[in-house]
Amino acid sequence: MKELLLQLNEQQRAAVEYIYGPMVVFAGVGTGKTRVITYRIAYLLSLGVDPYNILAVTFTNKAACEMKERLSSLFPYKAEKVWISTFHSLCAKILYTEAENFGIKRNFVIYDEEDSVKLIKECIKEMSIQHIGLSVYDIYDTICRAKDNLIDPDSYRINTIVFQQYPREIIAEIYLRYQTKLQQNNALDFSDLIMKTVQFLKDEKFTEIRNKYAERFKYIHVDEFQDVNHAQVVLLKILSSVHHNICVVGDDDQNIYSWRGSDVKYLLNFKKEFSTQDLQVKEFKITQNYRSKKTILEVSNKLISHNKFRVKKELFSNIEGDFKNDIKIKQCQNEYDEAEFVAKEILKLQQIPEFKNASVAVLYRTNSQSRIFEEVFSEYKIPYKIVGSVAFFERKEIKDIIAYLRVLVNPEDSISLKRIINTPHRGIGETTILYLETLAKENKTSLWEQIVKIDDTELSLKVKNAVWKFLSLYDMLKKYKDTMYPSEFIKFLIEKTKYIDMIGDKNERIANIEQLVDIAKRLEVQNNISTVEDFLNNISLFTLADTEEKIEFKNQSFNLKEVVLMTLHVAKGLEFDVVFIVGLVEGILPIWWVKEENIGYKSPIYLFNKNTDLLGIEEERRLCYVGITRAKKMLYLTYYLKRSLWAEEQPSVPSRFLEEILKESGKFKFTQFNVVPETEEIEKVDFLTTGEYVVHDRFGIGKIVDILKEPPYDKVVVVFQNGQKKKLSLKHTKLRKLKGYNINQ
DNA sequence: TAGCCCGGCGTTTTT
DNA sequence: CGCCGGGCTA
Repeated sequence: MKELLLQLNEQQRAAVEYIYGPMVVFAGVGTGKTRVITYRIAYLLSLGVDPYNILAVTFTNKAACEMKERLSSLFPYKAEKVWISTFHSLCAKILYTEAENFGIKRNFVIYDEEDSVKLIKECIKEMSIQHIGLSVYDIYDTICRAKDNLIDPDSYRINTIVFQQYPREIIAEIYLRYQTKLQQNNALDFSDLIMKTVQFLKDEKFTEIRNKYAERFKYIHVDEFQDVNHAQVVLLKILSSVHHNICVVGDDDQNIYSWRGSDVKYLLNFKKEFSTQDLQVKEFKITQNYRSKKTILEVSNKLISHNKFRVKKELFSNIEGDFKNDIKIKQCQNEYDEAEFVAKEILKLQQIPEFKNASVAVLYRTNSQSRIFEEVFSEYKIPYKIVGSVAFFERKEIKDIIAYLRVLVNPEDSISLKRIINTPHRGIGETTILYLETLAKENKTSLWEQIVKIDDTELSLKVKNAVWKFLSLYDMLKKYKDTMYPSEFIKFLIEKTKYIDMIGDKNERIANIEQLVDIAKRLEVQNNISTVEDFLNNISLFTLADTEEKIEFKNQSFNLKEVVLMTLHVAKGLEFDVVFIVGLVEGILPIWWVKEENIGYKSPIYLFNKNTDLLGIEEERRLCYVGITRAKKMLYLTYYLKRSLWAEEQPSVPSRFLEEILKESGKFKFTQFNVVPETEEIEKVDFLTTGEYVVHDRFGIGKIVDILKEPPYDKVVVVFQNGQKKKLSLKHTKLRKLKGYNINQ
């Protein structure tokens, strides 16, 4: 065990050896946060602590898997018995285990965003609301945020913190109906997993169950604590209520999930919140960065120092570097040009001995940016791997098959039922479903119940026939469901439902289904999954970051490891020798809707509109910071002067973050995009054509994409440099026509 | 019932 | 551009 501790520096060791009472480790970027947790667990095991009593919680499955692996290498046998999981799977597991005690059905399904949004749409339809001014997704987010803050529909209705311009009453009503519907469908959404678990464990009726878990978890660990939300904090308080032995690790500069309800205040106030009368929270700090060269760390420090709401740190690195070689900034003409530059640089890199086996990543703000890199990398025969991208489990054919499985397990799941009842076509159309739903409502039963009792309805014989056929198919599938492994059953199912015939020869979709079968097989072997129920439970919390799409090229003399493409969010927690951060332009990073004045955290937000509230420039800056600090040896920052948006091309300006990094440094010549302001007044829209440029006092240069002659005022639709699209009337807005624009070096 | 066409609209990040 | 929903027709 001595050896284990010798692998740590003094600051890390101090944290690892402190094993009694609540503690918080403020660990800057690259200082070995996860290392502290894994070594602490290993240390505990070496002291003879029963792995059964240890819990470690992370945010992503990826992080959980990595921790398991690292721990296994330190402590091969006992490590597997340590409970390491994400918040969501921890709660799902508790809910499955205690379902009977809690009085919920054990076969509940977990709805993802798409399912949930469908249910919300149903609620809105029922209420026959005309216009709320919020999209269904905004409403979904609002409800999720409420749940993250443990606010139920009633509390929501009466809370007064909500901004008055929003229809609070209406949202409360939607929320209430949505919860009822979830229950009728025997479903929980993501936020429910945490909220319900907390509600049950808090309930006086379940004191015994609460104590069972609180007694069990003698040592609790939480990674990336800056990303926790209120509900998660309450959960942790419950779980640590007996032993008060909780160790959390975090970095306020890396909080990039405030839009998901997380709040850095829980990290900063941890001492106050988790100290007890007898036990004061012990605070630790780790400041030595082992990951990046000095030069790269310096750049990241410069950037993050522009944030006002942060705890000042003194991070340092002992890895020598050379500014000119380590950090490169490149101006490109457009996105294609940028991707080509990245490709060429990667090919150059592998000629350099130092980078022969280097790991390389391309990081971007939005998933849609990956496409051009895929194209260009294929052209240049550069093998790559996309982490995340279009989520595998959100693809149509995958969701269809999962929906079949769900309905077989839980026929009350009407969202899944409606998804598959006429896929492929069986002659059970919309009107039939609508009719049956009305009946279900009248008789206070489920849609499924009405389908089973189809004989009692007044539907045409043709329709009844179609439904009978569907029911006999269902019975047959149900009969075979438990006779084979999930992977076999999926193959059986797509045959018998004629789903495979519907797909025909669309290779991509067939490949996807094959991949699903592979995943099932893998789970059967690795996780001992043998039933459809277990399979569903396992995959319902699989998400973006867990899916990887590998593209390889044969006959290649490519030395580097495959290049990794992913979003900045997914990149958190990872490191690479060489990092490209691309698309560093205003409107992308920072993304267009953040406002200068929104700098801090507004929380709890009980109702928000993504376009106007909550998100601020500081979180975008942190995101950029996370990206930069992934780099160990070399960092590329690229931007372009023009970008295409839908079919349009529009001018772009370099991100302010570039300027912040480079200002004062004098080490780079920074190019700016300037206007030669030769403008003229515009009297009428008639003098304008689409494609022309205009100047606005506040928004800057924009391109006219449309001219609308609609009473009472004519309007022009303008896309501005920061990406914002505005509909403006000349009556109210001062616009000047731009005679030409130039790019000044 | 199902498929087609048209118009409007949205650009995020993840469990 | 690409995806939705609505409306229309076979």
